[in-house]
Amino acid sequence: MTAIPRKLPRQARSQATVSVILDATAHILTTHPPEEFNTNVIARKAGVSVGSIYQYFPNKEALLRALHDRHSTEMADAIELVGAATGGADLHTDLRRLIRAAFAAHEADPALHKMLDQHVTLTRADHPGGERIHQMVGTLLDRHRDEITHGDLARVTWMTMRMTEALVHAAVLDQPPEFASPTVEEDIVVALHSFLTAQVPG
Amino acid sequence: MTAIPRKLPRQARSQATVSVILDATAHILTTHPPEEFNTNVIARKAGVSVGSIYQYFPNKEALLRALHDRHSTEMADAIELVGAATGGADLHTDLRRLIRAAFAAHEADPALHKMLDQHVTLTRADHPGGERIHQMVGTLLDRHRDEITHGDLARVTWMTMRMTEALVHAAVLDQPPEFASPTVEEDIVVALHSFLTAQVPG
Amino acid sequence: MTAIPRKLPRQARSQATVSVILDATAHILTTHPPEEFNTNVIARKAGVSVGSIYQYFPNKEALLRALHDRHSTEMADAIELVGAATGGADLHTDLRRLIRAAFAAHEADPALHKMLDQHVTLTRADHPGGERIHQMVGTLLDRHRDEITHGDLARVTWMTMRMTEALVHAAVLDQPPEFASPTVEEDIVVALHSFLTAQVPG
Amino acid sequence: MTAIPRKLPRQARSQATVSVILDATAHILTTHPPEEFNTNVIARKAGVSVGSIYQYFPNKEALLRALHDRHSTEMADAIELVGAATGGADLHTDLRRLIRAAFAAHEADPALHKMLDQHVTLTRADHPGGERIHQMVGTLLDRHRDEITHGDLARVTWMTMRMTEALVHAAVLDQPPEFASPTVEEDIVVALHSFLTAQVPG
DNA sequence: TATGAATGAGAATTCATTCAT
DNA sequence: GATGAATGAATTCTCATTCAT
Repeated sequence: MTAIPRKLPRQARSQATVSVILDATAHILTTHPPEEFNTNVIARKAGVSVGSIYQYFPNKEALLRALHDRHSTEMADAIELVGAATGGADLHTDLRRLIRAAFAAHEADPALHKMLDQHVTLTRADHPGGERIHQMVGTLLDRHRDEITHGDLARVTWMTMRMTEALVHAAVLDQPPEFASPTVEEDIVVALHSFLTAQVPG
Repeated sequence: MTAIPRKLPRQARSQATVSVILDATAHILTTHPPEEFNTNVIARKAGVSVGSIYQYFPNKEALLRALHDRHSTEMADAIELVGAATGGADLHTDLRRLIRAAFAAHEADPALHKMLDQHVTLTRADHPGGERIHQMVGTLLDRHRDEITHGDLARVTWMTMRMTEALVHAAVLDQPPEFASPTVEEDIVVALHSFLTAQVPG
Repeated sequence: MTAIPRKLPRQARSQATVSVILDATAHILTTHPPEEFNTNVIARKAGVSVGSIYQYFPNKEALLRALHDRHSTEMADAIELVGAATGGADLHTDLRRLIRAAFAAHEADPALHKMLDQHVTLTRADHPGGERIHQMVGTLLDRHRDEITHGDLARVTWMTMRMTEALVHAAVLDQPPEFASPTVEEDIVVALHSFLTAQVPG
Repeated sequence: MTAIPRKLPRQARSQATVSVILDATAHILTTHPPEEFNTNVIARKAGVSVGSIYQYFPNKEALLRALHDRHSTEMADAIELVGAATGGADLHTDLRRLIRAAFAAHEADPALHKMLDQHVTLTRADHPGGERIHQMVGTLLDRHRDEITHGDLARVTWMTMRMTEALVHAAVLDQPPEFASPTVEEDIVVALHSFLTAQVPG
């Protein structure tokens, strides 16, 4: 009777606890003043003891890093889901999909995104989602390499990422009056498209 | 005839102390690990007592905000100095000046800029430099309004600001291998120019 | 049959800590110069860490208030124990019991009583003992209402409380040479008795 | 020309400064929260520099003591003014005058009286007013020594002082509902009178 | 004398982390 | 594994007092 391996349930329970802890961390981080962002408050919110946090995370920073990883993975998933990587269309359409995907990813939990940006300083290679997104954008642009004016594709990819991130991020999070409009997405698409296909003057 | 103007000793001394404190704050913020960013360390570095910090700043956050204000003012000054606002040239030249100015402003103290970005969250209206820069960019674009495709100048100004900030910031601070090149500035100028003068496809 | 009742270890431990902290607070308050009345000294004396104080008391003032509550409860207990409330005797005897009880209560820890008086300002309704004592005195006087000249029993109760407190307090704490005598208690009893049964002159 | 002694004006000015400082001290003490009772706030309120406070008072405690002295002198003056010491009347009238005087003295600045009570721990010999008042009460009672039952006049004087202080103090400062009545003064007079002339039972 | 900037010891309070149960 | 009481180093901030001007 003891032949049934009890491993999975145990791990499943661990995973549930980890998840509950990360949920609480995200919640406190986004809805409470910064001085309440501490392990005791997180534990209380999660319904576990402080000790349990340290069972799964060596320290507070690891907790934040884990949350960041989870979030960036979710963002990459969201982008994939919208089909930004599937291709087959013309450049403008592909860019439209990309921007749509970027908005979708940011809209999932904008406040959390903002806080993680502030608290975690990582290069893209440090977290799973970052690298995946970079790959996807690279692939997308590569499919249209002949339309793209600039010769250095790596640099163009990087600039595209930065512009996309900056504009979408700002549109979703800063909510300036100038941007409260349904055409924002298209404006950003145009910006990227014209940049990619620019005829350098003179 | 003892014409040496004896500057008000009171204000001069106070100002010197404030200045020394802000310098020390910037120094600790940029060259020390975050756990050393505390008022005692700042005071020691500044060569004053902790009490003096609290004579001029109600709390630690105010210190950071004051530093942010000083820095953003210096950035606006740097941009003005480069002559981004003087105009008289064609759009491409004006944009080149603007980007040159943005690089100059970021290069003055890139590390400080990065840390302040991370620690102080303010809208542009909340700090002196932010509004001034926004005005300058708005004026610059307004001079070329007939060349600019997009009808909404306010939104274009805002997008230009965000793109400039994102790209220059990234180029100076993240230093990715793709960007370690002398042509970065020109690439950004082209990106902006083509965006501003884009012929929206059908 | 291991009948030893294992008291809830959680509450028992907490209660012990709280108790130890209050004991130390009382000790420092009464035997050390006022500048040593601070949380670090209290913690050291209590044999716990400062953190433990703040686990149970939100701030220093709360610590003082808790001590006041404990002390006033002990005083009310002492008065009850002496049987001031049991009654059955004539007014003079009842008053004698009351004064005896008041002396007993003050003599338990006169120095602490003095310091708490000085540091905590509370109305009788704000602390547990105050209200109980007031009730007991009221009940005592009510039993002899026909002997008491003054019509307003509430006011008489209040005056009795104030006079008792003032005279006993002074006799125990100020220790003036005029009072270093075994007849003090009886003098106070007479004072109260004659006041209560005064024949107001024309 | 320099023969005219400049001493008086100088001293007069000093006295004025001292007075202004004590006024400010009293004001802060009575109308501000305790954490604002500090020398810097007092100096600002007084319109002088902190340095000036230390010109006239060696430390903060001396400031408080000086205020206490001034206040107790004013109280003694008030009592004298009401004529409690003039005598010539019967015991009841004299007591009525005394209580009237005590009320007048307390009503001058009840809040200050309360705070000084809490902050300054002195015996009556330590401050000018205390001794004077004790003398006056002693003299008053001595005039009626043949009516007073208790043999030990020193003790009776002391008890009278304590009872008066406690009851008047409470009536003026604690303002309990039981005491909000115009007959309080007379009630206290009766209490004292009956105590002084008590026929000790059996 | 008066000023008020500067001092700095010291106090209250926090919170990441540990560990006995 | 889970708990949560206990820890204590570290941090922010205060304020009586000094002293150069």
